[in-house]
Amino acid sequence: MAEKPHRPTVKEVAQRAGVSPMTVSRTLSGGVNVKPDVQQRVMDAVAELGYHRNENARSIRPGHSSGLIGVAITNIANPYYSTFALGVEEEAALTGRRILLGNTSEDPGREAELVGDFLGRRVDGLIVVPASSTSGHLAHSQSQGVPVVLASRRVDGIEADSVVLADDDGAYRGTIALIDAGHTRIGYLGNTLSIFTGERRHAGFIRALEERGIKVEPALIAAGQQTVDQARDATRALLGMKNPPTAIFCANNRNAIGAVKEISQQLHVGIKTATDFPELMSFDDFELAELSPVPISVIDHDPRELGRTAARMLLDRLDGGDEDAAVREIELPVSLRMHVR
Amino acid sequence: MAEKPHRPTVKEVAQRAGVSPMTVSRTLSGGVNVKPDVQQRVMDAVAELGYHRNENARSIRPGHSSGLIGVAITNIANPYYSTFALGVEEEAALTGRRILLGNTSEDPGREAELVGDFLGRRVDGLIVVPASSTSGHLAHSQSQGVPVVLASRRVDGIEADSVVLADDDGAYRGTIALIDAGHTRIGYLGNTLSIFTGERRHAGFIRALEERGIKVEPALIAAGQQTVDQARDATRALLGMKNPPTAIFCANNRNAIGAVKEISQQLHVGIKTATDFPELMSFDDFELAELSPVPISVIDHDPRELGRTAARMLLDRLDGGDEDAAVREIELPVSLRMHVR
DNA sequence: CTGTTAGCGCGTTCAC
DNA sequence: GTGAACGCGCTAACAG
Repeated sequence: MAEKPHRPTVKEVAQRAGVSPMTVSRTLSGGVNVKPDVQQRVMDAVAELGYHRNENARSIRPGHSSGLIGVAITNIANPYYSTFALGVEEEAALTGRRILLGNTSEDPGREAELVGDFLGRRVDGLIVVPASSTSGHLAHSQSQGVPVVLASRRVDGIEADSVVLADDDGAYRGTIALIDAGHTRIGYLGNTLSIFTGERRHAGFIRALEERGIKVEPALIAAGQQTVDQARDATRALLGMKNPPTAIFCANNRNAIGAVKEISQQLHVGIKTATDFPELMSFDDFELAELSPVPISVIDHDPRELGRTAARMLLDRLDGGDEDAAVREIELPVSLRMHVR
Repeated sequence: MAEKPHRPTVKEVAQRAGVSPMTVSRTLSGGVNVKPDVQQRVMDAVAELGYHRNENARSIRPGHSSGLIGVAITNIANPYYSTFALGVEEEAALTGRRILLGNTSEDPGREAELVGDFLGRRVDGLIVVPASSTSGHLAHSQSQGVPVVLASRRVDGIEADSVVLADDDGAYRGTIALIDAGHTRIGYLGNTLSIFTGERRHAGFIRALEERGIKVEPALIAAGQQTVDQARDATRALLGMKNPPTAIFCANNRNAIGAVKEISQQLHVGIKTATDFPELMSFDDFELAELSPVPISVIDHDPRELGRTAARMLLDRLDGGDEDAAVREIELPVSLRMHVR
């Protein structure tokens, strides 16, 4: 039992084992050129003292890195991103690296702050779900040799590895499916077009309509909802139109859940039946989607895989040797699942 | 633009500003005893070079700490814990600290590994949702002066601050509510009793039954499901009994969601109607609970607040000065919400 | 096989 | 107001 709480150092271990600090260091790094019995004594001292090498001290030495990966996410509480984070963590752990997690709350200023802090902590690399359209802080990171991988969203003005979803393609196919099912008045719920995915999914949606000769009616388009409650409000507005849509395309899970909730609620208190409400298409699967009172289809994809891929891209650059390899831009496919049960 | 990517040091900034490293250091620490114009030159050099103080180097100096908090969670992908993590992150960020996040996957070995790694990185403190019943690694952390806060679950054999839910009380009240509603055959779905919350919620459930003189029927008790799929299987078994329960108490969101899914599915394919199925009581609220085909009540609580509280307890010990204060054990109240709509 | 020297980036201490 | 020296914990490089 340690008298006064404190973290032992190599010196103390060395003293206790009756050797020099160097021998301790060597033993801990595999034990080359250290006699077995000496190694044993060292290991005993390590165990008795509960010694852990000070990684911060190690990391300041030339050549050594911190083994830290900075991860900046817009909202960890969103199940989609928390699963993404899990994927990153798992993959990073495989190389013994740890993740430094920061929540940006979609705030570009906070993101820049976080990145600055991460750089100060000498992270090996950065994985960012960008909240901003500016990229100064990211380019800055790169200029110091700290690679950046963008996930889910890209940012203009920066050449960085990125892994995003097939937003346009998914939205297009989902919309076409609705049209093929006979819908011509299709509502749209999504987040603001200034966000990368918002813009792309909206584009895919529009492309499908135009390709099939369906006039785009601005009143049917609601873009800008970030939360479930905002999505409910927007849904209520759509449902309240004189000539409401017969289907609604939801560009993300927040908006789909808002739509499901609102429809469910109106169904509960009102006189209408389920068939009076629009059917739904959701970009993003979500738990209990199958409970929707109206038919719902999802454009599905795997956030964990997104995280794993982002981490692997970063690790490739760190460990793969080819740090100067060309920028890679990966687009993960999505799959359309009609009428989820 | 830096020629060869690299992280500038105080020396380079000093050289560029035409001063000594000390002056740079002083300027960055508030600028006492540095002439304003010199400070300006230093700040300019900092900006031009994109200099960030090396926190790892700073942290090895006596008196200084890493500003890192190690957070070990059993499953980040679980929305409950990811929201918890958000609470921790927010509170930590208020003191300029960052979180080092690790996923234990309910694996005690992994947890011990993570804690060891965190100690090596000289975290200021640890926030742990323990996966283990052993506590050697946690006691070890404390013995080195690194405080530990347990969240959601406690562990025997260790004196550490902890914040948990009123598991027993919540389960008791929820069960009483079911009994008051006329139920006498009440099923139980939960995770294994070897987990802290599993044990406590089960105890509250049993206590309510016994207090009301209802015989505990082992066949109605299913404890051990960790995933939604396992919960579905257990639900199916309960529903398939010759004399099935008229209500089911679900000890956590995974089990409640499994129950909802299974009932929903059977309702969809079968000939029975909703009233043929048991009503539900869920310890944990969850998104879209109100879509349950059978009446559902929830024992609600706030994971974000749990995270905030855990972080505050830790920060109090770190910054509050009273590091030797008595151990605090907080139990957060839960609220019963009947028939969620 | 083992120990000594030196230095990573930074900031306290002490001179000037 | 400013700078030089020293040492934090650790480990390559160089003795021995």
